Amino acid sequence: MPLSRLNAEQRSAATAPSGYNLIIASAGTGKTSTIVARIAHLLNHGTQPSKILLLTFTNKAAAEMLERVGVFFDKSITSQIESGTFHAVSYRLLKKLGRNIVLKQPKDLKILLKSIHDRRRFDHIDSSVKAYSAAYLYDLFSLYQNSTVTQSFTEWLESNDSEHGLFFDIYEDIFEEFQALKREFGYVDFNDLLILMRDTLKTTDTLSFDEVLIDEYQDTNTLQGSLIDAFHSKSLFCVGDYDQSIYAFNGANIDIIGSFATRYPNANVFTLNKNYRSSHKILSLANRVIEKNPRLYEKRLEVTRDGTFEAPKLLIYDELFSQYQAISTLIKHSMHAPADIAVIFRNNSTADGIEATLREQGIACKRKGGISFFDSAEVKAMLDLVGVVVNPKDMMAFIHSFEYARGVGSSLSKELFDGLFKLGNGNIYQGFFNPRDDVEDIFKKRAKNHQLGLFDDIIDLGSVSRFYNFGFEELFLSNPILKHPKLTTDGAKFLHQFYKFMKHATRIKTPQSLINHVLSSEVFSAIAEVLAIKRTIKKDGTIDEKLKAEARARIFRKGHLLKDLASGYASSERFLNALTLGSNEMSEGEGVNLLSIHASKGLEFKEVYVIDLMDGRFPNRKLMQKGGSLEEERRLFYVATTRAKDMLILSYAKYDKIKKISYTHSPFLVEAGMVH
DNA sequence: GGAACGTCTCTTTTT
DNA sequence: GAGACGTTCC
Repeated sequence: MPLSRLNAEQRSAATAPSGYNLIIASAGTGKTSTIVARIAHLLNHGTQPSKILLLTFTNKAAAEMLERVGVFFDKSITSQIESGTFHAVSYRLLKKLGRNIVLKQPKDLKILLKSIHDRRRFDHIDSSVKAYSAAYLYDLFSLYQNSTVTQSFTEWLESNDSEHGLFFDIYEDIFEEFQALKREFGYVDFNDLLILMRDTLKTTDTLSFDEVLIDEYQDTNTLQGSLIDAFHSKSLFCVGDYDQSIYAFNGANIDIIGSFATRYPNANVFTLNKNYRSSHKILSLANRVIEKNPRLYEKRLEVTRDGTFEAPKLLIYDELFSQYQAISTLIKHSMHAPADIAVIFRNNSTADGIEATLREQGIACKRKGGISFFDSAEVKAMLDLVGVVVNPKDMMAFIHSFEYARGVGSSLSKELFDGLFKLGNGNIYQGFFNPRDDVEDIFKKRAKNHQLGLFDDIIDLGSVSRFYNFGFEELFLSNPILKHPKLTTDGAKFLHQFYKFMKHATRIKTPQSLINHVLSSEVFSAIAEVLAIKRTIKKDGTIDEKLKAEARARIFRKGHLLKDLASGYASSERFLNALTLGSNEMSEGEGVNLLSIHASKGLEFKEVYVIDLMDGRFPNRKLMQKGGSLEEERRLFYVATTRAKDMLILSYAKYDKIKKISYTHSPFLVEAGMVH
């Protein structure tokens, strides 16, 4: 049983009575083992597996924990445990309650917000500050949603940034329209998922858990905290370490862990002090730095590992790339297996440089969430085509698909969507195949409203006779959408291909056969053609047909890969949403791990390189001006260094020849005693 | 005049 | 690789 392997501290935490339990688990003190043992303890003492809820920071972490529980219990038991990220769990539970959800990536919703933002005018307001861009506003709103559950957006803005007071009415109006539009299209973003879950819990009592376990509790934000409370569980098992709280930018509130003992009645606080991960010298380096931060709970870390290990090293280089090259060479000659080695950095931009030099020297590496399979244009295009079928009012998926139509830009594709949307009473499929005939004003738009910065006008209709003699289907030719005056022949041809794709797609049940249908469709063939040309066109405009054919073949190969990935899913909707919830957790291939500090959370490696330790880049001074704190950056340094088990190598470069910037060492190196 | 399309700069961290 | 900006096209 997992309990027998625990030390006394861990065991008393894992066997704590039902109630509000907080476990302070410093880096490397075996918190995963403790959670695994806790679940085993609950199961042994009669808790129904379906009454256990395990919330983790990544779905992978949850899966690994359950796998470890699965060593001692049958899979039929562990599979009943509800587990995953806040978002994945919320999605699954909402689905169980019959909610229809179209989960969208923030990037997509930013574009949607931008289209609303673009129609607002700010220039009539006399202000010394410039209004926020749509993308920034989206992030700001997201931070607001994660940071408070009591204030309105304007109230929150007022307490954070009153300089923009003149724009608050417009911002508020933009989001009013944004939320209405999301409702109309059925879109839900990551935050909506949690808010929807929380509000649903208020009206239903069919979902209840005997114990909720929360990993990485220090990174819980106010919204997530309110969701935890909405479960009304009589027992909580929260595991975290305030020194590893690194998600303030996402509203993570260190007070949530700090005030645990006073917020919950009869709370118990356990502390795990024995470190099993790092060598003595690595640990004392990390501790020297983190001790500069205020202590929320007393901690006394004990080293348990015996043996002789190398002391942490600091390597200094003259130039950024010579640093990357030297580190790559060190890795090449390392005695450790590539999978046991990690290169960790503050900013993702570092990854490009180090990846290039590693490749140069023939060393395989993997990047979490990097430019992966799902980021490629062809995969996105396939998923967008699937998206329109799954949700025939998905404007974003429609617009993205039409990016590849010649003669159709962002504004025309939006108007085509609007037209079909109206013709089909809110359903593109109906708009294509069963359009209303009483619509005189399908292209008429919103009335003018200069007060809120809205401006729009009405356009005249074009003639359909433009499109005779192209072999279009009769029914298609009779569709009023072809009266759009801006529609060109190329545009109409693409629209026709899209129409034919849609015609046979809606009856297809499994995502696998739907992707098959995409691959054999004319639309996707046209999209693949555009992409293949774009990838093989030379500077003088000529195209090598052979190279183009190869590019096309690569695109379709990815299509078959996607088809295989979809095979495990019963519905296309679930497949799409699962990708949004967890696609960036899949990392391809084997090799040395390249990780941002945030992505390295919870992981450990024998040999760790923390690179680009220059003042300005780490701590990131730019961010600190925008509300980041030195304490948070210090916690990041602590997280990075405590990933190391046997070897820790720190490095920095004095000069960046591309950006022409000179650097000095990070102040954390001084605090660590590596620079005097 | 407006939209489509091409070129240039900048890049925090995540579900 | 995406967004801002400028150029070309209708």
